[in-house]
Amino acid sequence: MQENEILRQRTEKLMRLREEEGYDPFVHEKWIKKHTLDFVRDNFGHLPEDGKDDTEIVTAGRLMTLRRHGKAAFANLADENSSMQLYFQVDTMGEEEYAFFKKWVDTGDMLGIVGHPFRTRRGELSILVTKCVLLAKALRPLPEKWHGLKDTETRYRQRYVDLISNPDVRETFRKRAKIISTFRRVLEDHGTLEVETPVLATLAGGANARPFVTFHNALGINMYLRIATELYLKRLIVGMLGRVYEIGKNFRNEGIDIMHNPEFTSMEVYWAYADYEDIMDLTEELIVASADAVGGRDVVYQGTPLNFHPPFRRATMAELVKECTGFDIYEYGEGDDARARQFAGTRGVDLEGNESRFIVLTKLFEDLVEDTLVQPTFVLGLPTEVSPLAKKNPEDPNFTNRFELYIYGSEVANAFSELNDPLDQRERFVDQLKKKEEGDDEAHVFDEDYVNALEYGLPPTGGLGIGIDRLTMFLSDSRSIRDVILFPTMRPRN
RNA sequence: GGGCCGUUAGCUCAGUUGGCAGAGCACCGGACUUUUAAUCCGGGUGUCACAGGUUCGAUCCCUGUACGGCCCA
Repeated sequence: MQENEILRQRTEKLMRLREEEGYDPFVHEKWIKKHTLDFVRDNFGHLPEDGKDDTEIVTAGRLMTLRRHGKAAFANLADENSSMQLYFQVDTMGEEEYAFFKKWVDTGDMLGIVGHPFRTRRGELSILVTKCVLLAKALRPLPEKWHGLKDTETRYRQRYVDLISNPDVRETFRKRAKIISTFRRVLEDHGTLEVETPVLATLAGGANARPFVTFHNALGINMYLRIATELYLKRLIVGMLGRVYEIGKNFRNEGIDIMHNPEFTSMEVYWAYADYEDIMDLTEELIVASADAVGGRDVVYQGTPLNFHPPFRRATMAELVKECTGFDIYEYGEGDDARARQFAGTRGVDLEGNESRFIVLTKLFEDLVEDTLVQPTFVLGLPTEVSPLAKKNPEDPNFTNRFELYIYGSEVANAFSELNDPLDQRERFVDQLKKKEEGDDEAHVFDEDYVNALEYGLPPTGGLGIGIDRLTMFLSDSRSIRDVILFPTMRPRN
């Protein structure tokens, strides 16, 4: 590796520090940080200009900037949540302590600081340093203090530098954590049990997606990373756990773009004895509570106001497609598939030529309606043909009691009254097999053991999956899914 | 998978109609006891992403590759 000049200088400086002073910054194991910078700000914000308090502050953080003035120096210390000016002065610190600071401390270093709160003549709340302990030395320089680190590739590959340099990024990930903890709180308030199901499994079901394949050496078999938690969670409802949820990673072997990362986090929840309407209320509750937790129900996403005040709009896919395109699925009966495809052709929708009218409806929705659903909208009544795990609507078995929630044109949640008829489920799986044979490599796998579970009796159950990453995007005004995933998937260098 | 754009110092970015590689910040040496994008004096620290080609000469033009970004499928 090509060493740059600054790294070389700093490494030499560390060596000299060890030799000349007998001081190794890396021997420290702990520092009793009694006060955060926020604590100082909250408790001594009242100090008048040039005013000082005798309270001894013991804090720590990273030295972000340094302005040396000979026998004094100003600096900025940053900790997890805040940053504050430090004032180093030879009179306060003593010759020896000040000389050490002056000679050995650089920006980027981790410091333990002892001092007193005071406000400068220019009015900035600061810490007058009495003691400065070098807790860890930085050998690499910080990114530029004014512009920060902007290069997206470096930001994603070296997220630690991004987090140091761009405090907003730390805030985004705090929001993400708050959303997840809000989910846990709401679900547990509703008596829902958190469970863990296999990530590594012999079948990847519960969604229409291609899985990652891996190999288990001892068993000598191919295994798959899960694409959804659905089928395991419903087995647990059969097993009488009543209400269960899981928050965890799913893996889908697909491309990477602004809305997709191969590894993403979902929350799936299943409630025995509930239907999809109950689940719609729960979805609204989860999302509104999350919005409340991170900044409120009036959200601005990429300049567009988003309204998270309930109730969210509820409309069927058939209604929305009719409204947007003029295609009325109810005017197309058995045997009208070709006529439906013809209609889609007039709207510029690309088709293979063998689609049913329900697939046509779905494609029209995806191509022409989705993008228009900017405000949170529940899209109800997806066709049975594209819903192999959802219960049919008894009044119109071509459609299911299912909904998806769209925000800013993206699917954020997917839910339904769970199909619990084992005979129907078997038929749906057979239908998916047929699709697979016809070349659909995202068709759902046949999971015999899942049917076996249903044969023991799954109570009427409502289930939901929410994409945590996407929800976090919308609630943190993040443009790309990679901005809400700490270490997004990247192609390795070299 | 297709199209477009990008890759120059640690960071943010200029630049060369093809002729010794630039700025600010950071960094190094010096001055400075209330600064805050501190200031002043001195110093450029670089495989111009990589590999070929064209050319007297390529960071620049051409081809390919890698990585990234955006748009489309």
